[in-house]
Amino acid sequence: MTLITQEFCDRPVEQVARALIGATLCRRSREGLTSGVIVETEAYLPEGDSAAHSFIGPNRKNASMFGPPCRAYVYTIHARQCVNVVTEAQGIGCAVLIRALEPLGGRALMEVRRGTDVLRDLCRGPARLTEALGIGRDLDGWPIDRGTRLWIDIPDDPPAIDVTVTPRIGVTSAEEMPLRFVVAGSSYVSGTRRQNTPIA
DNA sequence: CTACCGATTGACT
DNA sequence: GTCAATCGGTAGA
Repeated sequence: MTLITQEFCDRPVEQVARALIGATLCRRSREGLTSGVIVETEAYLPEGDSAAHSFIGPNRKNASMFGPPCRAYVYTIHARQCVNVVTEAQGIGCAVLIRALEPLGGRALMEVRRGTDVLRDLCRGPARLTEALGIGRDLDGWPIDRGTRLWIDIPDDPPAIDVTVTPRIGVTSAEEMPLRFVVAGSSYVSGTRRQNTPIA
């Protein structure tokens, strides 16, 4: 495993979203180390994507989306947190939303944070995984290529993974573009059977 | 200051 | 499958 790099993130956002499948998201806090394998992502485009938080232009909330690539963009929704990886060059304004993990390390701590011992429910959903890993707004803008607090490891020899591409979940304000990437058949991804079926 | 709403979740039929 | 709770951020008066 090798730390993610700025070069990795400074590519078209759909490409990065696909490439992040199979990578490991890691979080070290005072309470301990927690981690999981990324099994579901969504791309939010820089232009013409009315569902992207960057669509209305830079403001205080989405500022890190317009910052350098390879940093975290953490936002609040429905009193919960979601985490993204900022992609492409600084000033562009696009990111990859991490939507689900297969739990890896620190399972006991994740169970306490989530209030359940059901493995499948620990990290299945964008706000669930941030709760399980203890990711808050304090990590908004954090560089994820340094291996401290919050980072991503990329496998050196990525195994071939069968990835299904579908429309994004919960997006109402944009066309249903195929921008969601899930590990085919994984039980750790969010969404219904139908939502995880490739578009015909 | 109040009003509104969402890249969601969990409880329920 | 349906539906409402949730609350911080933002817009507007």
